[in-house]
Amino acid sequence: MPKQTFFNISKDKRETLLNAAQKEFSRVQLSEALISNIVKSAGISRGSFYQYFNDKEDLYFFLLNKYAKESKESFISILKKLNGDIFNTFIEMFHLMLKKFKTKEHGDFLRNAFLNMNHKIENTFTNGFNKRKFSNELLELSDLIDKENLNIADEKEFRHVMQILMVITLHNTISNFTNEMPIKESLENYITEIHLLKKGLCKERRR
Amino acid sequence: MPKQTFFNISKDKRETLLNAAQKEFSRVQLSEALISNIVKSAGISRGSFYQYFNDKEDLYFFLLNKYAKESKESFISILKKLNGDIFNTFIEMFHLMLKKFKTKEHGDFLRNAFLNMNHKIENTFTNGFNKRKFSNELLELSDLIDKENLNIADEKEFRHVMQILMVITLHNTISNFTNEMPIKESLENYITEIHLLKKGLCKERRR
DNA sequence: AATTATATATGACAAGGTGTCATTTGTCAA
DNA sequence: TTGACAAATGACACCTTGTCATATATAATT
Repeated sequence: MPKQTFFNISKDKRETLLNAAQKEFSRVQLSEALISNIVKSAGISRGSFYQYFNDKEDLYFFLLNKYAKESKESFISILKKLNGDIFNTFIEMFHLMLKKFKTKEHGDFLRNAFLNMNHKIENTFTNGFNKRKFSNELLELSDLIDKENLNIADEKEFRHVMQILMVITLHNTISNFTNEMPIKESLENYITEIHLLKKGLCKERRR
Repeated sequence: MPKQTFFNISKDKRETLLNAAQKEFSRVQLSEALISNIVKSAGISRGSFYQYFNDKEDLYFFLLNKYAKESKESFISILKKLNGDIFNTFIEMFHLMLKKFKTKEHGDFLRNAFLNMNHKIENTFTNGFNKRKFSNELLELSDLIDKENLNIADEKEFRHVMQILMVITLHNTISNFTNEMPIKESLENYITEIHLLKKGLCKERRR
């Protein structure tokens, strides 16, 4: 987390700095980003940077968290709109993300994040989903989800279902970048996979 | 790919260098690894390094490819042993990998690779699986797999099934690290997910 | 208002990494 | 022996990082 100093400075200055960071992290991925570029672009001294943050990553994950938070809010709002239909919620969310990636303001930043998705970045987005126990976030979601049609025996299986959907969704998002597919094709592929997940990969219901 | 020069030097020298690289990439992940450490540890001059490789990544992916190749061979051999049962093959493979991660010689290297898995590293391992068309590798596998019990309508769905299994498997592997779970627990979680995938996430068979 | 205490800003600096290149050393064939 | 080519070297210029002593601004106190 940024240091207290960062939250003490004026909102203007803070936003200038965040914009500079966003610009740098849109240029290249985290590991290639240069503090010196951010500092230059924000018009602050090198020393100041270290008065606000511990390091590059400190700043990066602060920014990324804002994106993640927005995403989670979108997700919940879609889920409500679709009356708890988790599958279609994921599909609509997937579509929404692909469209967001095309925008000029966020596209490159997210692109770099997803192209270099690792467990830490993933966790920022899926925070709480893949933990062993129920997190608050998952708990909040859980109540909104219609479990009638879910083929689950207990709560543990429910968590795994959510995790599976999450992972497959993330992976399809990344594929959209790496294969440079048009949105339509990505969406088709994704829906195919969701369909497969729903109906099961195995022919026999009981074996 | 390494330059021709690298393949011209003596096998001894080559192996010394690869060992030095392995050591450094076991210490930290790719982006934090230092050429200067590799060079020092291998006892060659800085200039020589650049006579063999274009950069750090050139060397890294050469090494990683060797691991990936071994994995693929293991996979095929297990698949044959299990008469094309793809689900149990994945489970046995998963188990095998977890055990390999515990070994002293490969553990740290693989750990760093998986903890920082991105699409490029992933692609080294799953190479050919997630492409739009049938790759040679997938084609070779395809013949070995018993499709009788697979709930697939066509070849396209088959590719997606393979991709789903791959992605879920990778993710569970990474979880094993990040959550520092004992092998037994990881395996249980994984099997739960495979089971869910097989039977389908949705209750109704036809909707 | 003057003084003191505290918070913030600065940029020079040492340490250390990178990739290059002119030069040296080694090898092999004529 | 000589010449041609391949491989090895390490000094070098350039760059980034994180720190720290110092300077400046802001708030608090008398």
